[in-house]
Amino acid sequence: MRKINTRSFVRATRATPREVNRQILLNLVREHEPISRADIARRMEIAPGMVTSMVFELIAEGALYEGATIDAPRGRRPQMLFVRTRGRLAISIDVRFRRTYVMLGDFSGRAIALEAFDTLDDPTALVAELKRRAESLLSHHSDAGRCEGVGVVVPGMVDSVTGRVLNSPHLGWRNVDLGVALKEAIGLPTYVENAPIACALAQMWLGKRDGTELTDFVYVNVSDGVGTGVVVNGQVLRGRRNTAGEFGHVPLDPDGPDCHCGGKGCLEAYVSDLATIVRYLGEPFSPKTARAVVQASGLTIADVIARARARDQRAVTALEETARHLGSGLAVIINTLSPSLICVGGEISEAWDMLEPIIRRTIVARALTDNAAVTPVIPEMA
Amino acid sequence: MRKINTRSFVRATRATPREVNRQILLNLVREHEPISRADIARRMEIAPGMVTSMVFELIAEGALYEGATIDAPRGRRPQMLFVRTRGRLAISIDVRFRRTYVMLGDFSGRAIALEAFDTLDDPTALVAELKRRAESLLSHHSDAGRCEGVGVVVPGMVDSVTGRVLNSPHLGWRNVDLGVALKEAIGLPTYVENAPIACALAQMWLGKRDGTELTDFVYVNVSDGVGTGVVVNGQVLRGRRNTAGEFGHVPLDPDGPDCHCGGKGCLEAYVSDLATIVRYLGEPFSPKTARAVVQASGLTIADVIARARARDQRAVTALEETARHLGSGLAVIINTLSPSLICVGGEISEAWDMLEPIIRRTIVARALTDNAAVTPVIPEMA
DNA sequence: CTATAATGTTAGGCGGTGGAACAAATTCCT
DNA sequence: AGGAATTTGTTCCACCGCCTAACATTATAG
Repeated sequence: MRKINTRSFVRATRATPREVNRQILLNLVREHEPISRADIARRMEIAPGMVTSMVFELIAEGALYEGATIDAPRGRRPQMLFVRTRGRLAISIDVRFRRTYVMLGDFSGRAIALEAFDTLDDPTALVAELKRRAESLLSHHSDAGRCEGVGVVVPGMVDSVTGRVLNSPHLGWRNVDLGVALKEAIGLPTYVENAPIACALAQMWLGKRDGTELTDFVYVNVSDGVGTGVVVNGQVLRGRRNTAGEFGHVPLDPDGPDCHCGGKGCLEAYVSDLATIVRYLGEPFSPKTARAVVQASGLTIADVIARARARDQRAVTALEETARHLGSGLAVIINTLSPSLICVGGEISEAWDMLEPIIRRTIVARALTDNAAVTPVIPEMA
Repeated sequence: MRKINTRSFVRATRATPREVNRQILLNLVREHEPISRADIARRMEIAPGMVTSMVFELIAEGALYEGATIDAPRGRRPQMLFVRTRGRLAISIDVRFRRTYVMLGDFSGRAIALEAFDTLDDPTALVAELKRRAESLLSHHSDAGRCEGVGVVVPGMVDSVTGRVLNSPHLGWRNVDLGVALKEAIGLPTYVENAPIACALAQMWLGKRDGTELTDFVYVNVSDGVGTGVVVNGQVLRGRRNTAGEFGHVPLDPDGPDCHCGGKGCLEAYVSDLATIVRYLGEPFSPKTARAVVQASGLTIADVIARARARDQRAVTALEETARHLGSGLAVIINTLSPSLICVGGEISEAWDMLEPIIRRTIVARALTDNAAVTPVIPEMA
């Protein structure tokens, strides 16, 4: 018996089966295109007549289109179906600490235009700039199709239903109604999402895998901080008030270095890019001084990786220590959530060949079961 | 757009709306009984005629029954509906480290008979004993109704789909097909579940709350070990190979005491009943000696609590330290999952009045946000 | 040129929702 | 006391979407 929230539920109407089956059909075409009507009928174990009628509707709505017929060993040649991606556009906005990226792309993910500018910390000014650039992009590429919506990714906690940015330490924002403001400015449906969660969703929807569905996994992003996006039972973990998934502040050592969050020895205080660079410089990590020290040195994490590849022993040691602590943090994730996959993103994944053996060794040492020990951990770039 | 697993999905047939609406109706009656047909129609925003036809079916199947009509300020008196619980029985089995409990109860949760015996470590012998006792219970109470199934709760990892106990360190079991064996022995549908997950499900279904649904929360059980049951988005977290939810082995201090799991400084090594008693005895905790030391002393956690209440300062200190570490562990759960509630069970919850202030202080110190700091933590007994 | 095999379409039965009319039971008002 | 009003619960039928089966279409094999 399935528990149903008796205060807010969706009643099944006589249109419900149609909606469900249309969703299944669309997902089938998306994953298996090109695919014929007969093949859809077989996979769905549904009568061919229903496929005809649903496909007719979906083509009329512009969701699907018919491609060429292909050769068959015998019988009538199947007419292949595709998800219509050309001529359907979306604007993607990635707000980061330093730079903001605006992309116009089509539904296949192909980029039509990409711009970047220095992030404006004032939300009103940022929205105005985004409005200007979005309208410019749309008018310059009006021949490429119709834009169906705007997606925004923000570092920090987000209520994706209302489009409100609840708290973003990197941007210095609290309770900013970014979604509403952008929707009014640009006049298109707008969706706001937390960056690591968006990365996790991208892995789930677009990640190429050998047939197995990804319903339980974690995306870990390592940059100035450590963010995580968690998917459980095929759904994103948001938690009470959209503050879930802060595995970056799992404590590894109560006597460890201070962390931004006020705690001590958090994962982030060991493995963030700032922490790694400061370690390379031979200085102790402190949340107050780290950014200034790094900026004074002019080094980036890419520089540290490059020096390690050039056999700079201090750089190698700094990265190895980062890998060891990252392994400890991932072991906590594995033992508590037992995901079927962990994906690590961020610039540090460029050095995966150096980090991976150490990460794996640490995980094996801390995993509770043999199965947990072999949990796949992959870099985003692979 | 909802992601659909294109390899295993459930197609909607023309009977699907009926099934969905019947489930909603049953849940409505369960939560709001006594309830009239007219009230159901209003809550579901459904035509009254459909309620009549669905209720007719459910009464014929024995799921609901009609009670008395009640007074109304005006108009025809409503006829109240109830979920039928009398005459529908279930056998509940709780396999614990020392003792196994067998209960015959009805669907309202009322116990009709309860037995207990020393747990038999050999699965075959245990199943034989359970078969004997189940048949005895059923023949002695055949007048109480028909038994519709058996539910078994086991400490350890369980595949609830196949009914297999994957790994139970307490019982020394690995890959025991308990569900199949019991189903064959007793001849009734049998369901096997991990103990903390079962406690979490019980809280979700039966917990009395002020109207708010509980869809994200964690149940933490403290006994000889520390087990957790996690509910996310209204669904149980099982993870890859049913090994999720091991928050008992979150590391609190890399230099802490050894733990059963091979790690160091795990939550369990600080706050399990064994750890608390050993601390009271003034000995260092070691997984190899703890059980022997505790058995030699003849003390239980209840004794330590009693002595603390009698102002035995060493007992008070031992419990306070347990509370401090438990708070650290709960803070990790709060920051990573941000549940709307944490429920703490086990004998230690008897001492909640002594533990709670310390647990809360620790959580407040470690919580990442103000909202996280006030996450409700309640004892199971309350 | 016919048999075979595969894809895709069309037609009609069937189950379930959705809406409205109606029956039943009780109180309020004149 | 009797009709109006109100509320509960039932019955009936149109409409929508599934499901089966027959059929049209298009290819290859012999």
